[in-house]
Amino acid sequence: MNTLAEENYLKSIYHLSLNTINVSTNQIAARLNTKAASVTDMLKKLADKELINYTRYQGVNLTPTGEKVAIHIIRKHRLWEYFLVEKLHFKWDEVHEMAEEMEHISSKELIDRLDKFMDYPQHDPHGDPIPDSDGHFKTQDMKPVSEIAVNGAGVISGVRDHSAAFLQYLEKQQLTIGKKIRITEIIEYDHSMILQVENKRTQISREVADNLLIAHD
Amino acid sequence: MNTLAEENYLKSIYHLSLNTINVSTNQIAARLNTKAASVTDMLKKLADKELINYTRYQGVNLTPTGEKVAIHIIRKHRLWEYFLVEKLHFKWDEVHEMAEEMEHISSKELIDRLDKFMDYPQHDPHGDPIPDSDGHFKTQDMKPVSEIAVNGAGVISGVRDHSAAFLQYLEKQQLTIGKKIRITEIIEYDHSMILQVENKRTQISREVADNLLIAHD
DNA sequence: CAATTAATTTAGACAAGTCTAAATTAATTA
DNA sequence: TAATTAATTTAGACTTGTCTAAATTAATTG
Repeated sequence: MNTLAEENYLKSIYHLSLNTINVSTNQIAARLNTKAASVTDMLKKLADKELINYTRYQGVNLTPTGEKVAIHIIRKHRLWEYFLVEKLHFKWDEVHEMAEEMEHISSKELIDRLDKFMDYPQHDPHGDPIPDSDGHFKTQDMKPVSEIAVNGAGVISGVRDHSAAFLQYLEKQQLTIGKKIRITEIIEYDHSMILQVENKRTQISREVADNLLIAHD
Repeated sequence: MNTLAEENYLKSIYHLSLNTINVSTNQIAARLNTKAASVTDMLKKLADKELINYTRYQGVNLTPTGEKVAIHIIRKHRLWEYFLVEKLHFKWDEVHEMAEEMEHISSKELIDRLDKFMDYPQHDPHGDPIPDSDGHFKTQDMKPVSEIAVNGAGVISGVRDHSAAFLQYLEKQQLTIGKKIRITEIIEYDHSMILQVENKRTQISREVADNLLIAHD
């Protein structure tokens, strides 16, 4: 079907497309830790296979087929992450690398059965939505905590930064998916925020607030 | 660590080594559906990495390190097969190809946790032993049904032929792992055998009897 | 709007793994 | 034991995915 390298390119293009209409060669190169020249070569290949729309110097976007493939890979990645956390009891900061390998296992039947085995989870351990067998998923309306005003409240529902370091920090502060929080105070000087998390108070920096997403109450 | 191609060579050499001391280039080529010339190239590479002992024209065998790597791949293969059958309810003839992909997932911690999750199974769905975390496993004493005399009995414990066609046939005849059988009669003409399987009688050809393994009662 | 700078592409090379065809070695047999 | 045959290896080529360095195009700015 598609090679491992092709799948990784499609996935990167998909993720980058969430922010910009046309994804640039350099953006892809940065995300994949590769060189722009290598990206150009691969873009030609993916365009030949009609998985992306590509015009020289203009950046790329996914064709409907390309998007379908990308979403299926993301479905696999998130279901395996869910499996690793819920069934094998890994922590949420430990599963990304393993899922990067597992997402390339090809059998669709396997992934559909895994989905059923876990009773069709809607979100992966980081709060990201898990596409269903047809590639459909609903995005919940989320905002970075940094955009909430004093006295605003909500439920922690996702993260922007998926790095182990950030996830470990959140875990330690008990700022995990599903927790209800309320903004108690915003320090004007550095925009750090004081939160009420259940019956505890925590102060978080602006950077943390930018990377932590909540759904409205 | 090792590439996918290297892992597949090591696994093949391991399996072929069960029958012969030194494995030949052609044997490996046949098993991997590749050409002898390609095998020679790879053998040099594996010898450089000290995973096999290789002398030109003399065939190869695994070094202790190579064997350890091979057994670990086999552990992964068999644990994933067990998972697919016991947890995802695939049939025993459906899991081989999927496990061929899954056995290359690298994390040892993952596989140790999977092992624990399934409560340390001793055998995969085809009766093959699953090595433990240290690579140890016990081989039970098994014989092809064709070597048993009239009135001999035992428990079906393994297969020599792992093809889907053979496994499907056995399933249909209810000749599955764990079933107790007794030889009722041997037809001299073609060496086919009549078996008592629980409260049914079944006749199997010599070829089937050769590929079906039982443990002594 | 011409000149500079930044982004992208092209050209040519390389490593891994494979192949075919030819050469070499080992094994078999007359 | 010499000749034939079978197995294996070598030589040279190809594909995939990558790289560096040079060339080209687009964007920015004086």
